[in-house]
Amino acid sequence: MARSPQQTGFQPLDREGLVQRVATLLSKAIVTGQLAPGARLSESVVARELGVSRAPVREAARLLENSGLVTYHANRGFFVRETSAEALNDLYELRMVIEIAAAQRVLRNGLTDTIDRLAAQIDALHEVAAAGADMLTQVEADMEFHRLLCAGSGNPKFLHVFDQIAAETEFSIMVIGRLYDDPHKIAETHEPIVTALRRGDEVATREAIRYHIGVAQDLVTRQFRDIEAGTTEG
Amino acid sequence: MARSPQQTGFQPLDREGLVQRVATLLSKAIVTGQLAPGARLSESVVARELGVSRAPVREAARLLENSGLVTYHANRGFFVRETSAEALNDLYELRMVIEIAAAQRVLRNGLTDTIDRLAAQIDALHEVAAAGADMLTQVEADMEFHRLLCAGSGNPKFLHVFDQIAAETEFSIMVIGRLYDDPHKIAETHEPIVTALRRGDEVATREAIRYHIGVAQDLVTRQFRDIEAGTTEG
DNA sequence: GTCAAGGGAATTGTCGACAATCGTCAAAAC
DNA sequence: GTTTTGACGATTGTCGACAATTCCCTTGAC
Repeated sequence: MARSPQQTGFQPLDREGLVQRVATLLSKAIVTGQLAPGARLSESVVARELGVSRAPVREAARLLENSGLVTYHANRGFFVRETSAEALNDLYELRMVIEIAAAQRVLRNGLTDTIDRLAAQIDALHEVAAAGADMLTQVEADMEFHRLLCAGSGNPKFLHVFDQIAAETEFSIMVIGRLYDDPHKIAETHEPIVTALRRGDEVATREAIRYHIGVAQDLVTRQFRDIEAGTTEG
Repeated sequence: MARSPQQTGFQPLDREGLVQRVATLLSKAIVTGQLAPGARLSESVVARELGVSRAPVREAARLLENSGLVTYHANRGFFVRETSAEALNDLYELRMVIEIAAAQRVLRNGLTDTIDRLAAQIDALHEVAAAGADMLTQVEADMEFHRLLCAGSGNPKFLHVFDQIAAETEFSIMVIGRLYDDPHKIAETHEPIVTALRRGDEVATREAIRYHIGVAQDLVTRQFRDIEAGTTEG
């Protein structure tokens, strides 16, 4: 890498706006369950607690609305979205569609570096598992794999769709509490996808993704149905 | 239809917020080319012209950002998005993926009323063509067909994705100026899709959609490439 | 006891103003 | 002549306040 004449070695310091910070904060709070589904997200309360004005909070909430984490009712404000087993099922169906399309594109355009990056991310998943990281970290590493697939597809629109549903997906996994007992299992279940991609086998890749996401879909919706049943009778 | 006890016959008057009105206004302005691609979308200017405060304008702009009509640069404001032939190609690729998935879902869940609605929309397309409506009206009727497909898929997420890219798609068609010389052609090109759906033939449906969108993709990207070439040398 | 109407508290919708930031351009230094 | 620096104008970022709306609870009628 060529360095510019006056190289200081400084990292660009955190210049992301207030809105972005509030958005990620709220996002984390919702995903981790700190904010219960259906709870009101009062602009004034959040603003007061964070020591900022209502304007950035409002904007952040609008951002979260697009991520599907929050719903907005006119003149009534923002509420943490309540999900249902059916909604989660739909979500995973969309994921399948997008990720299969992304993988197909990777193959057809011979984007081998994308496959390399995916393989590297599986290693990262193993490392996270070995380090005994907490649930959120594991889930985020998992999501990163799928994000890399969409990002590496060469079609930015695919990534855009993925990013929009990423938060909700993360949320769904966190709600369940866990996917597999053995954290290394998470890493292993990704391997068939990369293997199929390496072979350049479109059909096998499609089926690998369909299976991988399908398993998660089953686990999530089933466990969520149990939770639904539990809360209704309680 | 059952009517409630006190039926007045009144239509609910326009209670959609200021934000929504500003958003649709700006959206139309961009789609119709009234606002040139790359143009700055100054909050203060828009606010002053519309006689409102900057707050609703800002919120509306954020909404348009998600529709892909506008890009936002931190501390620099909003700009009308400049599209490229490649971006349009990616857009239509995403449309294919989503709409094929939607149609597949319609067939697998036996949603026959969706198919009926699609057939009805083709009639509507013929009517619009016969009435010699203007370009925008035709395009909107065309879009409505595809929207119905996604809406009738039973998976709200598909519709959500479609709505997000709908504005950009409309924009792409308006940029070209026209798709077919004969407006009835637009209606006719949709018929194979409904026919295949009626037959319950998954493969034929997929191919019909792929062909239909593919033709539009070709036309749009090719014509846009011409425009690009024209503007660069001009 | 049920239901409709009314009042009040809380929340959102919108606004105008000030502070922070960015782009530009001219002036100065080399 | 080129580059850096500084200041200016314009625009966005954030704020606090007021108006409009909604929700809840009370009150009253039947």
